[in-house]
Amino acid sequence: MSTSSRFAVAVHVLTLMAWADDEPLKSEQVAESVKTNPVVIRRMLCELAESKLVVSQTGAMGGSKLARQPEQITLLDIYQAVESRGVFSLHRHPPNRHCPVGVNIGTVLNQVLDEVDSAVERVLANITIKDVVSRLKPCVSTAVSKRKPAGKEQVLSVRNY
Amino acid sequence: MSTSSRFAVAVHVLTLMAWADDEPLKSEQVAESVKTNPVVIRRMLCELAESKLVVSQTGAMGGSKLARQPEQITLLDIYQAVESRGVFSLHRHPPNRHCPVGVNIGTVLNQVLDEVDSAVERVLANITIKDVVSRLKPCVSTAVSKRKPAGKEQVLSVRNY
DNA sequence: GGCAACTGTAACTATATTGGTTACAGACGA
DNA sequence: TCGTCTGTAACCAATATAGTTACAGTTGCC
Repeated sequence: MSTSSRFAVAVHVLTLMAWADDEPLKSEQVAESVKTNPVVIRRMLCELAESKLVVSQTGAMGGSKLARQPEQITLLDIYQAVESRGVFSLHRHPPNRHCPVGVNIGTVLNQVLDEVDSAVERVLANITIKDVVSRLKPCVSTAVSKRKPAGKEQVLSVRNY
Repeated sequence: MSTSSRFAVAVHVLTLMAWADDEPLKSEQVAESVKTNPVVIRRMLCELAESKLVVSQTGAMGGSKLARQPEQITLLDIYQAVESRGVFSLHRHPPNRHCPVGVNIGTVLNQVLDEVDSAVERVLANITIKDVVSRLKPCVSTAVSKRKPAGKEQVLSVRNY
């Protein structure tokens, strides 16, 4: 499964723009929230712009903002914009064609993986950026009290920080 | 999403064993079908054995076979045995805690990604190794006619070979 | 007992993908 | 025309998986 955080970052970026409410954000501002390099953000913004999810303006006073209303952008749109492959991959090299299992396991696996992809897409299609912003708001008011004491900033790769 | 073929290979391996019908397979035989190194297979077999999906026998005339009937092994069992993480990851480094979006986007994303994982698991839980073998059989009879002419063996990473 | 055929596992290398960084051309507002 | 942005190329670093060699330990068989 996923070894990349591209989807998570893309959702973060579009959520920021929805939060900013039509005011264009500079890649540097976004990078500051995501805590990464502005170029990483600009690369991603290019992909999102190709998929018509954001619009960018070059030059002084430029920046990027949503191309549509937050309720018209689903997580599926974002997923398709930044993740090129399905959730699982087949074998790196095709298996043995002279083995009855090897020669056709790919066909069967493709069917299965398509079912998986469809299930993922059905979930993502039902969540919009507006929903994400809505779910975010209740958290914000209690953010300070919930925040952990202090401690060094651990780098935890998977699913909890 | 997935950049690894571990799940695909694991399904392939267990399907071979179901096909072999309780006769222990040597790691070399399996490797020949998957077209990889026997050690890669043995490593995976250890993980599958830890999850009680296969049993292995050391020594001469040894090998591995299914620990249960093919209809009692689901693709979810396999997925959980060989893939340690969910289908998507969060940010590699936690976002900016001083940003109202950054501080809580992780919480919201975790909810979303849990929904995605559940959807994937529901699909995988409903497919057994026996199902895979069943789906494989109709292919095998027509395998020769379907096979592509000849051509060099391309290395195609994603979802079609 | 001793040999040959296996698995289990460590150690290392190769390869691929993603993320981070620097650099710079081009667009644009003031 | 100048300063501030985006777009993009080129490169390096970090990480994960796959592939390889090597070898200890187990087991069946003679």
